[in-house]
Amino acid sequence: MTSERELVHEPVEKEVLSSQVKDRILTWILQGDLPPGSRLVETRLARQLGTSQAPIREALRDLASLGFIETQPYKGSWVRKPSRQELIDAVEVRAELEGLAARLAAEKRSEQCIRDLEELFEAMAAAADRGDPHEHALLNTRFHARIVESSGNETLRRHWSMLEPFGRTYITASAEGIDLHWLGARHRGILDAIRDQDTELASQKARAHAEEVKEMLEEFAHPELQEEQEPQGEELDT
Amino acid sequence: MTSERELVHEPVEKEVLSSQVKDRILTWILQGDLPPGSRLVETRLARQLGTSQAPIREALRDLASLGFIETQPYKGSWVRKPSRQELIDAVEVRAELEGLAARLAAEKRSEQCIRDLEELFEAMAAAADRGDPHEHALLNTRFHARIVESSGNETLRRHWSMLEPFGRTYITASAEGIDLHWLGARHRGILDAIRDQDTELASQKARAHAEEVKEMLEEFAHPELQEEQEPQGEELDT
DNA sequence: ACATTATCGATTATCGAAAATAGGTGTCGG
DNA sequence: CCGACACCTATTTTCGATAATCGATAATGT
Repeated sequence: MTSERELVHEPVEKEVLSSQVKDRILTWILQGDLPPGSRLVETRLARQLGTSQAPIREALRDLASLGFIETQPYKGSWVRKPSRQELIDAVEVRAELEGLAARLAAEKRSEQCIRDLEELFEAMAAAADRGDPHEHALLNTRFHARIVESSGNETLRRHWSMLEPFGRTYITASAEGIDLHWLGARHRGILDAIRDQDTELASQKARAHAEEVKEMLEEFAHPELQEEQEPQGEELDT
Repeated sequence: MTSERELVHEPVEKEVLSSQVKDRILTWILQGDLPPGSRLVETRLARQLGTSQAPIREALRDLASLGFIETQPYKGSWVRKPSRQELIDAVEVRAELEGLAARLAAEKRSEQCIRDLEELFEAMAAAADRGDPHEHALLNTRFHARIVESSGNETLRRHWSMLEPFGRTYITASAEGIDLHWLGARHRGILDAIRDQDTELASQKARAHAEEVKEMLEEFAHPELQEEQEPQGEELDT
């Protein structure tokens, strides 16, 4: 550790090419430049990004295993469009994982963790006060991520983070009509349970929280997610 | 629709090369031909299997995302050797997933599912009677897989099956000293709860079952899993 | 007109070789 | 003896080109 504060920028010259490509495409997907259903043609991406096909293929494989795109042999890759049912399934699984995470976190009860959660909680309240749903959603994610992290279970962390992007991409979008203060209060319960080292309560609160998200989803979910529309839509510049 | 009866056979020739390679390597790993720690050199594998490097790379990427091997840029891939802690972590997560699966299965309560489970249960009892731990372990896996399947939650199935191989590879090996009849009885409880559509009981029994496995693991686990031995060991013929 | 087969364009899957990288080995000066 | 440095080797990563496959459409036979 250096005693000096160290600036962290994205490495100007980054890592392996395929990894750069992956991040690039992922950004496009998350920003909506590549809407669900878009085809990802390897040769064209290679041309656009100035690489050969190989790194593109690797990047696509990675993204597929992360669940962002779907690939079929000899047919290609598309940005995945989770069906409504799939989103619900994912939240259902997430509920369990977050329940486990909260229980483990409560068992451990790290001071640092509680301080962080407290801080995030405050920041969320502030975001709610000034009606900033985007920031609120971001902090919300970090809140849950912090709990998962401090569970100390690496496997849990890996699986949770595989499920997380779905939430961020779709659910927060549909949750704009929600009372942010009410949502914040739910986090309070989880935080308190962890602080009190009440493992069962923590688990239960966390699960209940995720279940509520599921119910919200069943009610609000974007209607267009329900039908299975064909891959379409060109993207970006040629 | 033709009025004629049409025969359906499985596709004669197999899938893409990289997929065949993947299965091949996976078999080697699971059979112990490639013990944990073995290096996987792309060029050599390519030579051995008579392909170019490309399909090998793809296969290795797939296996990495499945958690069987580990890869570092410019350094290569090794068969992963889960630490004891990691195995415990995995079982912990699996416990939750199986709990969820049992609850969902109990909600649905498909007749077919119950018949299948009943059958598997009988087969396990038979295997226990004649003291066949290998067959017993196989059926055990299928029993749990059947529950997960009939939960109807595809996301759950995907994540569970990512965790399953760890159990098969390591836990069953260390569980040879266990009373198979006692183990079988535990499944009875889960099955009955599903049949009675007692969702909470099913969930709880399933979780408890997995927890027991965890405790077994903490007690019996192969000692050599604890230290972090360096990648070593050549494999197979040159 | 119908059903089946041949052909075409687009894209993926695979190949063989070249460039880049990590790790080791030996030399040199101190 | 020890560390810095250039060099060498094994291996990964990337490239450019070729072969295989798909979906659609045109051609063929009945």
